[in-house]
Amino acid sequence: MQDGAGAEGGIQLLLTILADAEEQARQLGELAEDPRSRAEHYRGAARRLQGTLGKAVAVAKAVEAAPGSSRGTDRSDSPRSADESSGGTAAVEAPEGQILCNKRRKGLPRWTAKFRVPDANLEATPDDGFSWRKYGQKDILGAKFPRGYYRCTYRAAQGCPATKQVQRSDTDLCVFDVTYLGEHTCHQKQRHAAAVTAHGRGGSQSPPPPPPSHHEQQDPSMQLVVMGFKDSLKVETEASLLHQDHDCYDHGPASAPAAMPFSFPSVPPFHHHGGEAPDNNPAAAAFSPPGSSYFSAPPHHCPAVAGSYNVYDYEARPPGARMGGAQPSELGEVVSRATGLDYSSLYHHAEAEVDPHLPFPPFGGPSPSHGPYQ
DNA sequence: AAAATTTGACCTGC
DNA sequence: GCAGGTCAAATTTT
Repeated sequence: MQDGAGAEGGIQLLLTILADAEEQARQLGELAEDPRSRAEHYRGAARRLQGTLGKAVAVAKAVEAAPGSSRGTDRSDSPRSADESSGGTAAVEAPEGQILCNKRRKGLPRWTAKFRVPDANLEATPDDGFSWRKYGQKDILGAKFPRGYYRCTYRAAQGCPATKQVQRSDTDLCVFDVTYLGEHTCHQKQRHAAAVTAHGRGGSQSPPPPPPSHHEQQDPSMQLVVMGFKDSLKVETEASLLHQDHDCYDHGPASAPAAMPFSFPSVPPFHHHGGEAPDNNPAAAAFSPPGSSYFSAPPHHCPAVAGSYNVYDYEARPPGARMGGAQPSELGEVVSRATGLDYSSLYHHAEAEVDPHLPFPPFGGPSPSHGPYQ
């Protein structure tokens, strides 16, 4: 898993960035056709595109320089992958027909978020704005509650590899640990779905793909959203401190789908810099920091845990887990240096063996290469 | 009827 | 061998 993982991940990262660039180029084109667009719009779009291309170049160089970048040693890591055409871990067909082995779950970017729900009594499930489909549940040793396994609803249709694991905390029924694995490559429109799905069933928070004509997107609150990204690691602490005695105000009866106090990201923590507008960034849209106007209410009924009502932190690697090799972080640093974006921190949050693929929001451009999984 | 969930079995990594 | 993760048939819900 080590060999070439960095390079391979870098290539995937590169592909993602290029897809990103493609989307931005498209936007630029649209701007050009829109008589109302102004010079600054062009400039902004162009700068974004330039930045994205810069990233691509940086990543390409890093991959080029990476030891073992010869790839090809596709780990046929599991015998099962043969029959896994039906599973999400199946190999993915690259455009040229080459097989990008998906390394099972392990190679996927991984990050966690903690969050609280308003009412511990309900089978509340967080809505992060993406549609998930439950595919399994498992009792976990030492945990009181089973862990739920979810995958992107659009996996079959669009080959989206994103999955998440949801586990209710033993100590506080209001708290869930959500581990995200892989990133959305699907086109689903993720909005700030600040709602908890409180009904156990119908469950997996499937926000109706909202018409794009909604208020959100580029109003001031979006800035807050972006800030949420930047400070993602700090948020928990700050929230804890700032809201130490913040009592959860009543949001309403348990019957009401208790609104989530926040939405947490379904893409890896991604640090935007000032220049990157969050437009077209569903991830950003789903990532509302405390205090954002997106919050409908803090939770109640929850005996304090850390005193904060919205805890969404990105778990760094557990102690003992070293970053697999230096490659991912190096890559991150390279990219950071080259682009001003702080990718390195992303890598620090990611799984050890992460192939550092995709710190980016699922822009319009999932590589069409993903074959249907099921 | 289609889509989503449940659940036991199976597979993999440690 | 055990625990965690995934599959897929059966079941339930929409």
